Amino acid sequence: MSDDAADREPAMNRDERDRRRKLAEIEDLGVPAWPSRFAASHTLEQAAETFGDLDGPGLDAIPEAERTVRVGGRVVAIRSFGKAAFLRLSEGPGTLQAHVRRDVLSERDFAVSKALDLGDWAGVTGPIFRTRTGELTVRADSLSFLAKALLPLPEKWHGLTDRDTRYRQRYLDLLGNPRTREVFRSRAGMVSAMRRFMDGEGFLEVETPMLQPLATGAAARPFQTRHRALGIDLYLRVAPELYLKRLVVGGFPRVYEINRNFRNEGLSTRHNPEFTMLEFYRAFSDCADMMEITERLVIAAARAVRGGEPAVFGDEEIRFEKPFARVSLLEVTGAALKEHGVALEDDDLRSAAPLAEAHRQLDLPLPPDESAGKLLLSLFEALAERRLIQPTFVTGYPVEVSPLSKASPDEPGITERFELFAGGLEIANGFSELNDPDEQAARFGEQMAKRQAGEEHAMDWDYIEALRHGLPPTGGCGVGVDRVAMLLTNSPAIRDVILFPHLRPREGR
RNA sequence: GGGCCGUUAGCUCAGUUGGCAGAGCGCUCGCCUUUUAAGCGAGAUGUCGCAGGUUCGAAACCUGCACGGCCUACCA
Repeated sequence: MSDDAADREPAMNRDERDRRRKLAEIEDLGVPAWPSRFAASHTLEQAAETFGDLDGPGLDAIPEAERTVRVGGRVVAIRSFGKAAFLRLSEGPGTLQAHVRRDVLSERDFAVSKALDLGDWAGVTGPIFRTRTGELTVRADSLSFLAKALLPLPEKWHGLTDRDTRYRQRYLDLLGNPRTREVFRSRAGMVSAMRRFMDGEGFLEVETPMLQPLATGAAARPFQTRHRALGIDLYLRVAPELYLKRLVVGGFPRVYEINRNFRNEGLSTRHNPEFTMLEFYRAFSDCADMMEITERLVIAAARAVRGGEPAVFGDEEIRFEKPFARVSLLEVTGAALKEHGVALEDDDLRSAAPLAEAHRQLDLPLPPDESAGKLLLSLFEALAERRLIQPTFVTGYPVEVSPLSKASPDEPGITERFELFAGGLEIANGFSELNDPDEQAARFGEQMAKRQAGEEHAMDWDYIEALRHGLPPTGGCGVGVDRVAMLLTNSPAIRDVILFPHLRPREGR
């Protein structure tokens, strides 16, 4: 892509020329084309609420001065009768109709109304009344031009359907599709409910570095950048985990962070390179405590969006109700294997050779690291994960796939860790935090020894030093906020719950 | 990476057997002072994704490419 192509202004089409001509008409009338402010008395929603209970005679009985409003919005429909017109104004969740009349408006204001295009911003002042058909309407005694839309709105019946445009020009999607607005209002309500929940549980909201000298806390490929003044490479964080636990060492026993993580990996319906994670840590807690609080958190989030109703997700109905199902990785994977005609005893599910053989039988690619734990997890992800529709805690994760989790005192090779699934999506991951600095250093060492090309694993000595100062018994959990939002808004793709998802850059623009 | 589908007016989309490039919305002009996808009349839409090829003739058929979508694969 050349700079020329990137910098070139898009060619002006006929629509824009027409609209610029009407803008000039408005300026010729002496009306400011781009005024700074508009002192509205009500939002459109407030105006509709305030007067919505009154019928026509009821409104007429009120003196005009007491039902006069000053409201602004985007003009989304114009029905003109020559010497009068109806303008539908839209702003945020509100919408209201205005009636402009030649015998009511000043000559100049009426001329401005004739020069309006769909998409322009305008304000009107006048009394509220009901039309013959009963619609709540403002009689425009004066009209204020607020801003010009030089480009047309998307088509009004079908709305904007092209996926690419919906993601790249999200404002058009929001403008034309009420459903899109609803998804993002729901998401905001959900995040807000999550914060209220954490605050109510006595957690302190904190912010930890996005730019980290080592990309720690998860085994994902990081984005790399450069700090010029310090002369060092930095990574966008793949997880906040190790910083949050440093805060527990520092005497904040309950901390949480809702923020972005960045992973330099493929895009899919379930993956965006930057995604939002809620992570929380609580001292004197273990894996079981984390399952209990995660369950309540997710139910609170679901209630905020769905009320008491089950979440509809594709063909499924997901019930976020206590108690969530609990299964072990071993049993759920074993059962899934059996259904695929591969019967393995529990001992086989703990041994690399039979698990690798199962991959061959089912024609599944082997993971690069062929430890028993990794192979078991690979089978789980291939066969079992997608079938976990109702909220289900999976427990019993092997040590070799859980480098930050405390090992179980009872079951050798198993950690005190869970993942929560719903709608076939992984939505949370929590565990008893490994707080023995020597064991943590040993685990990091094993990870480094097994790292694959392109992966970044490094010994975080600074974190080990923090552990050496004493991390109390602590439970932690990370919740995939985007994925929970997908489930609660019936969105099949993560792009549908991220306002500006990452896409391949458009050529020649 | 693989498979399938798509790309035609600003938007949403038709386009039959290869024979003048179409509809609705939006736009322009005219009429219309209570409409609700307002209505009536008239009008203009365009690099049919790009490049080749076949053909008297290609939006359509063939080849290649680009871009996008879905599925799949990869991915803690």
